[in-house]
Amino acid sequence: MPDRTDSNGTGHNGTGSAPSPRRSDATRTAILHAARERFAADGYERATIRAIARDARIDPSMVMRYYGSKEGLFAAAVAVDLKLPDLAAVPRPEVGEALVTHFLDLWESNEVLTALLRVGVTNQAGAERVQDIFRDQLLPVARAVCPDPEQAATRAALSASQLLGLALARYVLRLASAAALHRQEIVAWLAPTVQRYLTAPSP
Amino acid sequence: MPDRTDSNGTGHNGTGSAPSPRRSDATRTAILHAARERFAADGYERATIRAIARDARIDPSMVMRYYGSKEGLFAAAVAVDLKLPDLAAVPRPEVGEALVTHFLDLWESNEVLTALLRVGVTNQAGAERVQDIFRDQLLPVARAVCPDPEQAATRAALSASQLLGLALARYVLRLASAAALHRQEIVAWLAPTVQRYLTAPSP
DNA sequence: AGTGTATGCCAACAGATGTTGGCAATCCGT
DNA sequence: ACGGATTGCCAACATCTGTTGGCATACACT
Repeated sequence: MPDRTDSNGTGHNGTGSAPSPRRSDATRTAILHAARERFAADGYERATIRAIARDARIDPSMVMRYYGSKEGLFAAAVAVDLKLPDLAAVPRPEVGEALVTHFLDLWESNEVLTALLRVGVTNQAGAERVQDIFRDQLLPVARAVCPDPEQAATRAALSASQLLGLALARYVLRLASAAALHRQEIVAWLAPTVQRYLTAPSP
Repeated sequence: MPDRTDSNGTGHNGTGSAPSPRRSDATRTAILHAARERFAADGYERATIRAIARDARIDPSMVMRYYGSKEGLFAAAVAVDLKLPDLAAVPRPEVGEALVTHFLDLWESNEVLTALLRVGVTNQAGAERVQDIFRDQLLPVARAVCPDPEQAATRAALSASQLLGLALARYVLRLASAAALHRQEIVAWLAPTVQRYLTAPSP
């Protein structure tokens, strides 16, 4: 593998502090932005490098130079931090609501999650990325709030199923009845569910 | 549009009773079977007609002759009847459990739903098919069991989000923690959720 | 037996896709 | 002002895609 995002080049930069801004950074972020939009709208296969490059107003070959391959571009485009709140610091009876509102904010502020879900469903690498995020970001939060840490995986999976399911119906499949829900409605219905999945005793 | 599944041909058959089995019916069903498998495993774009034909041990051009186009094949492959039970005939406090168990049976007996979800996420026609099924099959059931029929759409959407979400996590994304759940566990956790979405008073 | 039709395969097309290599223009440190 | 590296575009490639038309075989019916 021949060193894909190769070379910062500019010799010295001995201080190691600033990551030495490249002149092409504007192009790089334009590509990432366009890639997220296209992956979110079309999924992996139909989001072509040519279309992404057209959106970013550059040549397709630039995408290859800066991200090595389509897979590399995807990996860079969906490197996502859920920024989950520390539920241990939230009053126990409010963790459900906290999680639901946080997820709604995430989905609506950022099309990265739409891209990730659309791709994760039909692409192996995408699915693995979703699995990573679940394991590294949601699971620890569940562990911190579950009565029995041994059940954290189960309870995190249940919570994820409800949160992902809502996002799927509302933002991806766009079922009319799911898209029509008001935000407060969603919170009012889903918060108790997630609350129960995370903190109620096993049924 | 030149009459795709064209001609039964064999002149008479005046009785109108038996749908006149064609000699190619074996091929047709072999194609459908392979198509469901491929769509379920790969999604719309990566499930190529050539691969489907190879699985069915026939020539790709046969697929075109019998189903007109790739879209036509997909439409035929995911014509699905959820066979939802009549919830009005189920004791009111058990409708949640009845729905959850029914959906688990559906997902595990038939890869059609996996195919439908995989395709629905990245393909417009697929998403519309999911919307149709929601509207024509799940919504009426909700209408029959909701306290206020006017909220049927909301409650059906919430139920769908939970049921689809579980299927997504377990059968499509294959999150380890979701795939590891035992059937009784799923029922025990999800049935009260769906029960509440369908029958509880608005929060 | 003979004829029309259904079935199946082969070969080919046009278009799109990821990816590569080379060449001009521009920047930056000396 | 010079030289090397960076940035960008163009043209091309090999491959794969859905789709089409033609041709041989096997069938069904008279």
